[in-house]
Amino acid sequence: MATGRSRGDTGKPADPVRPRRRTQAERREDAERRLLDATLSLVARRGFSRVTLAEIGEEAGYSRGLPLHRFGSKAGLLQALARRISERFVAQRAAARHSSPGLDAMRLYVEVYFSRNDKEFDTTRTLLVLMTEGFLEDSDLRAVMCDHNRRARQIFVNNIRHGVESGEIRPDVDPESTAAILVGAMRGVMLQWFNDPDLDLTAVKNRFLDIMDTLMLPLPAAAAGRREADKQA
Amino acid sequence: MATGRSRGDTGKPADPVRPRRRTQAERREDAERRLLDATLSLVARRGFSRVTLAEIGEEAGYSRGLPLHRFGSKAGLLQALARRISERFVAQRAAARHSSPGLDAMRLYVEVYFSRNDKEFDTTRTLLVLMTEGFLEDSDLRAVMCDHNRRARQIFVNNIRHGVESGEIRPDVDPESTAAILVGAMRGVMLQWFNDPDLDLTAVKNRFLDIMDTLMLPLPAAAAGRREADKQA
Amino acid sequence: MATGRSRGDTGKPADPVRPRRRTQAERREDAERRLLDATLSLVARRGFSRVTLAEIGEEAGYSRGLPLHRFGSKAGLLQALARRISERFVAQRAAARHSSPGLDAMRLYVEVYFSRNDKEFDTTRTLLVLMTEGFLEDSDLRAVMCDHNRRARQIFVNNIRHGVESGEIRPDVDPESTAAILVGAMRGVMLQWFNDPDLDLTAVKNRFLDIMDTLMLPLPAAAAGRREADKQA
Amino acid sequence: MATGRSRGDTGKPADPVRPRRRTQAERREDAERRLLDATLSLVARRGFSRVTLAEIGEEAGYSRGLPLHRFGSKAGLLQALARRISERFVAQRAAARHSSPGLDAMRLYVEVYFSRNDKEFDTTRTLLVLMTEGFLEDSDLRAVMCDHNRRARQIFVNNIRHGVESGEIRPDVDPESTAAILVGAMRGVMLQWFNDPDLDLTAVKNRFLDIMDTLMLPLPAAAAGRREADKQA
DNA sequence: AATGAATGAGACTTCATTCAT
DNA sequence: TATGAATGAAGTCTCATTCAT
Repeated sequence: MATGRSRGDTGKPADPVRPRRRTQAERREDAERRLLDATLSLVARRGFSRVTLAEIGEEAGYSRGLPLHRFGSKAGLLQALARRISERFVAQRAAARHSSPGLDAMRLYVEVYFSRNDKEFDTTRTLLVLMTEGFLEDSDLRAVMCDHNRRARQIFVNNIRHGVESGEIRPDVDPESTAAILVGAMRGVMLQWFNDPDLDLTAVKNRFLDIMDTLMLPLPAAAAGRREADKQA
Repeated sequence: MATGRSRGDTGKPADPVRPRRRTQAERREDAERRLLDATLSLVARRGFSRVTLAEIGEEAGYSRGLPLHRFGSKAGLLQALARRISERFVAQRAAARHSSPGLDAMRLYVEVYFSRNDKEFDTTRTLLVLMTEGFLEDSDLRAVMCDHNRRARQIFVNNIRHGVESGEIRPDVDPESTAAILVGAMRGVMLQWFNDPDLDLTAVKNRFLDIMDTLMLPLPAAAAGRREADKQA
Repeated sequence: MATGRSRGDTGKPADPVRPRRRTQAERREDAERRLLDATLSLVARRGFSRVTLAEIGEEAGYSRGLPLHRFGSKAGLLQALARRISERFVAQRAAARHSSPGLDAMRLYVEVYFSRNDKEFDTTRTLLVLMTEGFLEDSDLRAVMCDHNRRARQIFVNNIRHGVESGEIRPDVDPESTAAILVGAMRGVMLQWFNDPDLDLTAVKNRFLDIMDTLMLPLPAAAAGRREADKQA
Repeated sequence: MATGRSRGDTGKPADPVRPRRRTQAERREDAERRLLDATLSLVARRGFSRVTLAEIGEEAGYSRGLPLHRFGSKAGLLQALARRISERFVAQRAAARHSSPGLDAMRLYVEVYFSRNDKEFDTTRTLLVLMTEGFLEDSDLRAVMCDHNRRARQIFVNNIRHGVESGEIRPDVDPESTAAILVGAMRGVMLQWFNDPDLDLTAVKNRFLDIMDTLMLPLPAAAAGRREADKQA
């Protein structure tokens, strides 16, 4: 991307002090990013069908017509938004990779998930909107959402597998279905809380962490024996 | 609500021989019911904003104008739908009251929830649509959904309490937050499955039942002691 | 349609003097007719793509939205217009049936065609617009125009055949191709005149009538005799 | 317009060895020509209002913005197209001047007109589009079309006059009005055929040639005999 | 009560045009 | 010169809503 030098060759020396003029590509990316930010924020608050493209353009600081010009259609914009959220999710997970995998990583994930401030919940609100749109007839969002869900579950799957191997997690914990239930539970709790802020989210969070421990930590030998014995009876 | 008798009191004596003509009120209720059925079915498939009042009227076998005539506005229709679903839910729970309360009742509830056929999932799809609408700005659905959610959680709360009292369930299971998580998990799983039918719903159901047992069944004495001892350490 | 009597039964006696209220069907037809009249007039002056549905509605004395409500789409309106012109054409021909068939009927037809006043040329202008639209890619007008053209040619075909049978017209006049050329010539002349009102339309009309005679009237006896003799040879 | 030589005079000496670089002016003309070619082809298929400047640019192998940059406005492009067609028409007529004037020249003209292949009819299609646009309110095409029509008629006028003078054509054939009718007939036939390819164009062409003979060849009985005699020869 | 004709606000969308690179 | 980013006006179309029957 070192276009700076070749630009200098045009005979019109670039002013080294003032930031050089932005290229077309930069303008374009910039606009795209700001439009998607505006869309995320508006969709989180008002849903998809009640947001107009004109609003999005203005909220982003551009003209009323740009969102359409840029994304082709309202559906196209929605899909771009879905993809962006999913990609950002992946990037965040990659950045958080440093934490030790296993139960602790999941604890941290859940802790962070439920402890964001209201503004940060925008992504979750929007994801719920997108997923609800996704299962409707002829939605071109389904594929993107499907993919995103798999990635979200994969985090739990990987950590459970890792924990099982290290002996930190009981071997009878099925990674796939447990992941689906945990991911579902987090979202399902938010769906309730968004409708009813009186729900004690902190209590739920703590209980959620408890439950994960109860489900996954190995039972003391005696108890484990009892359980197996019970099943045989 | 045996209104049949009181209807006779209106002073318009019914002909005891010929089946008496249906009264206006009956026709009215009939129309209302069929309109709401049609709405449920259409909203489940297409979402709320993409369904038109005209379609609903026609799907119900009436004119294009009736839904509006009957419910005053599109929002009114939506709210009536939400209320109807919630009421039907209550009625179904009342009818299922005979089963023994406690863990078994919850097991049955979960079993039934995940084992419906595609047509019966329409209610769940619609509920997800309604709840997503519900948390949006200025939605007059929030109150109804809030109420419905409390009822749904109450089923688990009641059964957990009952089980704790009878000794069937461990006393350290907090009813409120556990209910929120279980209810949320059920819906969150469906939200994934509606977007991705490849998700193995049967496996998830079985794991869900397992998890409820693991969470709620009392630990053998020794193990319980260990746990308490751990906490004190 | 004798709804007058039953209407009287409602207890609200119909005023026998004032014209009774118009029925829904009447209102509908009325609106349709006035909308199509307005469309014809506007399309003749401004072409199809430069006319807006809003204008048409207002020109017809209705709301801006009615044309769409009534005809479904702009293309639908255009097609309805095409069909209406074609039907009116047929009706006019049926009404003119009384004139004696043969060369005279064609002379009259041409005479009338070129002698209308400016307002009456609206139909011709519009037909030229419709036919030009008709041959464009994916036009749903082609079928209607095709049909209309056949009907227009048929008038000449029928009259030529009749004249040939009665001996008024030379037998070597091929009805089909001659009709296509005459019909085409009339329109092609108008297309020039609409672009250039300096063209002497009266001179063209007279020459057109001359030409028809020259083409169709039997040759003087001597020549005719020779021609027949040649054929027999 | 042999500008090639004068180009060398601009003071920018062309390298005689390497093929000299194309000048700006050449590139400019080249672009203009290709843009007009693309416009002709697209307008013939889709009409004027349904073609976008962006499409034209891309069809011509340039950017979406060039047509506007080059022609200032869509109307400007359309007028340039009209003028180009008209000029090319004149050039073609000049090139065909060698044929003997009179009836034969007209026969050849008609023969060629109706015998082109589908691609070559693009010009006729476009001319019909342009003429229909031309007679609409405030069209700046009218003048160009008017001029073009006069040139087209002039071909027939000149040939008729020449034939009358040489005795080949009857002296009672009025050149102006006959030309208008013949030119109109050719186009009017095409307008039918474009809408209805089932029309037997070959039959029409032959009949058209017949008709020209019947209209123009001298009639006297002796002459009629001559005609037959000619055919036998 | 029920139908359906008519309205009109508002949305998406298209596209010529302007402007920056 | 040529490209393409951005604008904004204008149009079609949808649909809830009002109103007449």
